[in-house]
Amino acid sequence: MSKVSLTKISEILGMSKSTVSKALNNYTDVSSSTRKKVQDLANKLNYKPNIFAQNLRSQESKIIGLLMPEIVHYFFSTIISGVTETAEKYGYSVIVAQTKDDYKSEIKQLELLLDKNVDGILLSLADNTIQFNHVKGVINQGVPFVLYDRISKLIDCNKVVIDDVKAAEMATQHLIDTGCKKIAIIRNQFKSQGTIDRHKGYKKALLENGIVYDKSIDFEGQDFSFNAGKIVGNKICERHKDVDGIFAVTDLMAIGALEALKEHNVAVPNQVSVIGFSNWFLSQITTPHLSTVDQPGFEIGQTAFKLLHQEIQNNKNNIKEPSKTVVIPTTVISRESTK
Amino acid sequence: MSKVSLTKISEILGMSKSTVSKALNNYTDVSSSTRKKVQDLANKLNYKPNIFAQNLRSQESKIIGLLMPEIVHYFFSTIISGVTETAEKYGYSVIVAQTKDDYKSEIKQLELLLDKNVDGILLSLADNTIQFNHVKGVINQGVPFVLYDRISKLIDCNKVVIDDVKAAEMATQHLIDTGCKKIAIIRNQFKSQGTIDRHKGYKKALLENGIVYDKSIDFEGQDFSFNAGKIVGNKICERHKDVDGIFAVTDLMAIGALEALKEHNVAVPNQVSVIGFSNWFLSQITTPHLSTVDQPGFEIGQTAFKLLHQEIQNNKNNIKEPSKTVVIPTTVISRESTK
DNA sequence: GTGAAAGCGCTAACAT
DNA sequence: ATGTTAGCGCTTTCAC
Repeated sequence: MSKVSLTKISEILGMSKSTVSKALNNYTDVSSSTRKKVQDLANKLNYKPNIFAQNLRSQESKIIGLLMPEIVHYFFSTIISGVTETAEKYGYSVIVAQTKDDYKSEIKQLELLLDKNVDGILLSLADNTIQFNHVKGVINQGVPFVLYDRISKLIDCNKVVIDDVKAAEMATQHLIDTGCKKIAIIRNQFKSQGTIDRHKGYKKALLENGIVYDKSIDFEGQDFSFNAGKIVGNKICERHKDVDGIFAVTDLMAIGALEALKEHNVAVPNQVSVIGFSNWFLSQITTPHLSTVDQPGFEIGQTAFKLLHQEIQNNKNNIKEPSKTVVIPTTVISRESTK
Repeated sequence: MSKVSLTKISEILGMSKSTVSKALNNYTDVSSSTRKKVQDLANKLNYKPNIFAQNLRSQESKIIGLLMPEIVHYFFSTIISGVTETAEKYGYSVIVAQTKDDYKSEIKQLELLLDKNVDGILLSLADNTIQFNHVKGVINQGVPFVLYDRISKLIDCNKVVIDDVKAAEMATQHLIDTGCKKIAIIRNQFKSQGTIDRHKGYKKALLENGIVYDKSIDFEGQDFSFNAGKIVGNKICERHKDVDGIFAVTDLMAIGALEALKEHNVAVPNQVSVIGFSNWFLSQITTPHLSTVDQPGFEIGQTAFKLLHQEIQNNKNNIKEPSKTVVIPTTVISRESTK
């Protein structure tokens, strides 16, 4: 790799390592002539400081760890993009790893990141993580740590989230505003906080508009999938012809429902309006284009990194700030599947 | 972070650092009693070796760099997944970065990775990279380096690719096998090797089946997008009613075409068959489900890492092997958009 | 079987 | 303005 060391340059120039180091790092106490000599030679020899030595000295790597349930996922890949782009601006690189939504793997991946001495960690919790000692352990070690998207109230640290209740409320309100009277919800089981909150927002919007919540059109799918949405869509077409609006807690389920409606020749949005959640890429290319709630992954990633960076700085300066939770605003994107 | 150092343990135990180090690293020349004493204490104090010191000593980071045109992209996120999962098995972590398909950015990102002293680099070239001194520079420095997917013949290094010609040929052949006689191609401009090769494969299949290549149904879109596909789809519906098969060089274009056909009430696959390329997630959820060519990102990532790892090992042992190119096989996935 | 010492390459406190 | 020195924490050769 980089064969030219500080020592080598100092030997060639017949000065001490420290002078060379200072010249290179723009210290004020070197004469401009020596500085020039050093820098010229360094350029000529294509000198690159050995980062391993720098790391050892400074005890920091300028690398952070980004851990997520699933890399191959539109939302999370957007997070990666937001984090890496922002990190770069601050001079940091990003190690990416996934937990595959598994608690055991989450523990292991966290351990691996610590082993690399990353300067901080960004985590979105695995689905089946219900115990948090592994996370608390990391935090207690003093490692800068931020939770994003899939968080837990039981962990005291900085967090970045969206307001799922409000976002779902706005989505439902959009349905109501565009004339829907009988609005079904498609969701999965009440396991994740996201689902719970989106359900809450749905009910809240109904309540505020004087629409009675009807348990018979509150549909629970097996999972978040296209198929789960389609199955529910079929049910609605067959047994709930009075439904004129559908709020699905994920785009994928919404698109599944769309498919079922299509197969039953139900016109969207004229007979039934559909709104999804997340604004995945694919929601732009369905027929009709899906109205949805934008869940801004890039911005979440960006903010998460900034919070982490702040924490890293505070750590260095021995400042202890109370944890905060940043809520990234969401917006309803009205496309063709709603009026 | 980890406050317990080797020195500390050695002091507590009243032995030398070297003995402690040897005990911890299972050297044969320490008595089993000391080894036990050391390891017990290390466990108790939760000793973690300082990786910065280890890196400095070994001059390796056990981190590789993964550079790609675009992170938010189904295919490339699959690559990330394949690389990180495989790297983990070999004890490596992965720094991920994107070039945004820009040559200048590619140079910069490469530079940043080198600055981090990664043990090796995986790169998929930016679209507008037509000059390769930056890449050659990296290779000449002796940094283990593998190109994947978007490669160039002008660079001498290990590579992982798919056979675009053959894959496109198979896709076209699938159309022919299922009864299509008049097959259009939708592609973008001849800029990337991928497009050029897929076009070649298309023509090859026609030739082999005695079908005359018809320039008037060889459509060039502005880009790879849904819209480009849709525009061409419209043209086909309006001016080329004899077309009964469409091969699009990306799924997105194929889906755009599908949309156009739908709007013109053309039955798929009964009147016109459509096949895409890449097997993106979304191809499973279009109506009808899109037939396509599977481009196995996970496996490409996996293989790319393995090649890189081999190169890293060879480097350590001063072995010089000639460059090789691994071709990952593709398969046609027949779904509903073809007969 | 154990320990002393050197060194990886850098930075910074402290002379001069 | 420049140099001396120590030290970050680890591994490894070499001596005992």
